[in-house]
Amino acid sequence: MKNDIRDRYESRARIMKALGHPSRLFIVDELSRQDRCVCELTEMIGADISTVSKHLSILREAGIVDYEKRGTQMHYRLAAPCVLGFFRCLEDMVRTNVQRQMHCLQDDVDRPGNAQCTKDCQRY
Amino acid sequence: MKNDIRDRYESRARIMKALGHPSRLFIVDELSRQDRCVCELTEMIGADISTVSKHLSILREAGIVDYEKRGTQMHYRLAAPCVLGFFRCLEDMVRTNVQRQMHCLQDDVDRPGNAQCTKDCQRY
DNA sequence: TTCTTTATTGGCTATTATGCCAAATATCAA
DNA sequence: TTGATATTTGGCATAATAGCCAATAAAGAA
Repeated sequence: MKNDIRDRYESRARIMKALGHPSRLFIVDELSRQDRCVCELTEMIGADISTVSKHLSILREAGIVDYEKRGTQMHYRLAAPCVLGFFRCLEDMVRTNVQRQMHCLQDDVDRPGNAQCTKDCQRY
Repeated sequence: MKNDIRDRYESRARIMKALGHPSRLFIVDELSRQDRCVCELTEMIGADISTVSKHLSILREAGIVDYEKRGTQMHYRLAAPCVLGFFRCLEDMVRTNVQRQMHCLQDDVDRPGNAQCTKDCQRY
């Protein structure tokens, strides 16, 4: 792959990677409802505040969230609402994946000798 | 975060994580144009075929791509075309991020003493 | 069968990510 | 100024990823 094309995909991948963590997806979802300070998000997530702060800095650097200082608090808000459009697709895929797993397990019961199926099922 | 909610975001994050790599984003983009075998994708990406094969298995397990055996070749196709909807948003964000970086650098020239700006600029 | 091509898997190392604690910073109140 | 609260950063241990080579498997051709 040529360097300039590689760079294009690299920039995009950085953003996807920033969204590739359950806590960070939760934060995006929550900020789509209302702005939140770090302490509120920390309370909801149940991790150390330093951990949540680092998640937020990753989202910030990716340009997904933005912040504003209010007194001693940092209020975070969603800076790229277009990422909310990902969620519908994600939910559909999760549903499809679960069905695939169940089908696979069922198939394994029906045809226990099916090597490919057993192999596929091991992945889930 | 409660366990069931955590699990919901975990499932979604797995899919986002699968998309969080330049070669894998390239593969999705390429498969949106036409089905491809591993050897073709390997040629385009320019990595070891085992590396590309592993990328494909990650996309497969996430339910993003699907495959079909044809002779000695494996033909991969896009199984979840809805992910293509992510690209427009990604491109917009990349553009915005670049502008932010440039603005930051310019601001640093205009006001060299601005600590916050210098700090922000260091991130890019 | 044997050889060739295509693809996957195992194993290894290097790099990166995660999450906690402790330390540093900033703002506001007493 | 001192203290309390909110947040970020540094440091560290552990876990997960990435990518190469070598070995294996599967299909078709000779």
